[in-house]
Amino acid sequence: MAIESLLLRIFYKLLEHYGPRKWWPGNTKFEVIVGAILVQSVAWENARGAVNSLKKEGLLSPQAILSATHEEIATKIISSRFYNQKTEKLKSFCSYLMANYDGSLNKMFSNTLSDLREDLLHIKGIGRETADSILLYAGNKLSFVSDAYTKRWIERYGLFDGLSTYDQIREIFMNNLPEDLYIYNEYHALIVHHSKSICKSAPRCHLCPIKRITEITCCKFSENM
DNA sequence: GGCCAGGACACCA
DNA sequence: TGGTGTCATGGC
Repeated sequence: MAIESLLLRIFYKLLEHYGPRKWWPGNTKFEVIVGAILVQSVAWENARGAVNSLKKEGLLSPQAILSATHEEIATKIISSRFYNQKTEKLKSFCSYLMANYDGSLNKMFSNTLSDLREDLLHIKGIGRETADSILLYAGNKLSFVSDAYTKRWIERYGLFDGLSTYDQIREIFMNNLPEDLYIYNEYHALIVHHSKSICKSAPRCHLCPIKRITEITCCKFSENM
């Protein structure tokens, strides 16, 4: 089966089973970006509390974050863990935004995908996953988010041999998926959700709704489909 | 008390 | 280049 149709069939199978994941929660682009930084290495529930705390204190703007002291920010985002590091990450991004785009996210996102991604990766505290999450979920740009879940996921199902780095995995998705924001948006969310829900209970077992497509062995789940 | 959750980075071999 | 330690909360 061609990679394009395989990836697409898996996507629709996951979507049919789990439904839309509705990522990424946030009322504004800036809120989405703050969430992307605060969610690093924690569950979304932890990050959401921190985002709401910043919002409640009127600190959910680049100007407010830069004006506030380290302690003022850190104490609001304790629930997101690693609050000292994340405070510096928030300030780093806001400094970049103010210095290069006068604080305007619309100006920032008018940049090309490749240029902006390169810039974001130079900001301290913004790695590949966070940069791609910002580009996709806040900027509505076609940048596929490939993370540790995605890597384990394709290894578990033996979908593609020889892919090991973040960018290799990202490119295989980007080169073989339709240029569709909805698909990019939901695919990553569905992979994460699928990995956490089904495979978590049986990490070595191919329990999944995609067995009939990939013809992989051992799938109690698919027996009930 | 232990484990895990939508990472990034510095350091070292 | 890859492995490891650091960061250091909250819910179950």
